[in-house]
Amino acid sequence: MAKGEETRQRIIEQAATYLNQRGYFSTAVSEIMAVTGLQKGGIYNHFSSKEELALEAFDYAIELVSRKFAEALQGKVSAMDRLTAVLGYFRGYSDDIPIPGGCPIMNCAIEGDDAHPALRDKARQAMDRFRNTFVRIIAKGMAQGEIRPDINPDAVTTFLISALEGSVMLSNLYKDPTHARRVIDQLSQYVQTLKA
Amino acid sequence: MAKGEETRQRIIEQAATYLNQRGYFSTAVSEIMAVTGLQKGGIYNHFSSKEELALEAFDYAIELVSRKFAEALQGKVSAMDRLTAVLGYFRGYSDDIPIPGGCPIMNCAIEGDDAHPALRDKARQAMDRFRNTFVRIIAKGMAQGEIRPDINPDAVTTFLISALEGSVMLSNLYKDPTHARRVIDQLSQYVQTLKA
DNA sequence: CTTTTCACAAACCGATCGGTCTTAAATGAG
DNA sequence: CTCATTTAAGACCGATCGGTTTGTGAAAAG
Repeated sequence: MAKGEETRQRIIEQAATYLNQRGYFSTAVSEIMAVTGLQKGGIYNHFSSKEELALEAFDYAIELVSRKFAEALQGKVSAMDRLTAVLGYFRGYSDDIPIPGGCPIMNCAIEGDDAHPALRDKARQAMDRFRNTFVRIIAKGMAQGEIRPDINPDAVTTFLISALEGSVMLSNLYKDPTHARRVIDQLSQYVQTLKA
Repeated sequence: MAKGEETRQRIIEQAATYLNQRGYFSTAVSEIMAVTGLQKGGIYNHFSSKEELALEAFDYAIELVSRKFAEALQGKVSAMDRLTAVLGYFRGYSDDIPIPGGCPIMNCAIEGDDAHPALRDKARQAMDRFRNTFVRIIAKGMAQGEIRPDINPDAVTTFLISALEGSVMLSNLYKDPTHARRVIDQLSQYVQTLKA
């Protein structure tokens, strides 16, 4: 019972890294065969379709990112500490990448948009969870008088995530983490203005 | 001589709209046939390969965006007026879209990254031009004492573009321009802080 | 050790891929 | 109106696509 499950998991992990760089839908099964070292039979023994594998690989990619994200937040209690930790996570992004190929959510949002509804829905759900983490931190900070009461947590979250996602895209496009660092520096100042 | 060139241009225009939504490389020739109403012979009479068509379609998409961008800047002289006009352009983005499917540069940056070097290079070049527009506005504003002398035009540009691109991605993902509007509101405030 | 189950390779399938080529119709110059 | 040129249809090509089936060696259960 163990062997099969192990192989299945290995396929997901190896495919996730590859698909996040080359496209979740636009990658051919033959490429996944090369990456995993398995033949078709070996892959289709564990997955009923390429789509199933792709979607599970996306879930795994999100899990990797979420895990590192949670690590960064660990032990940080106050809202300002938590927001600072989030920015710190992105600042270290270039050295300690959870998965190569940029943000899986953004990749799927772009690839899935208007073409692969299942992928777009998954991207939306993942983004919802990502957003909620931010909104909760900010709302809690407001409730405890730590953050200015005149701001809208949703609007601030949208702003932060937009800038962060955009900076990941630029860093990947230019293969240069400078862009990300600049954005994070600006956002650090911005976050300070949220203090009560 | 006219007829052929006309058809060729029509193919580019129709393909550009389609490819920007469905992917520049991952779209099949058969889909372009359906969109244009032409058979293979009709298409390959004007382009030597799918790649050539895709890259020209990207150029056309960029041209559409640039044109609207230039329109928004027309008549605006001072740096603050020009920056405000840029944000105004993005604010109206949801009503008056130059091309459906989001920002062509971002789409190509994501799709081309690690998979299609030619596409990634084109995305980089287009982004360079886009960035330069911003940098020039800011640098000129600094030279004329209109903008604070202690800022870095490159860093500010990176920040503005990151936030704007991220907001376009979010608006497309959620099919809801609210996200873009929120980001632009925040950026409007930010731009005010750049005043000398 | 025997038997049964499982994992995987490899051959195979029809469909579709990007691209070519032939041919007939539309076009435009003289 | 004629005739050379251009345009585009559509049959055709080998390669590759996602997926299935079959056979076999290895693992696990008794």
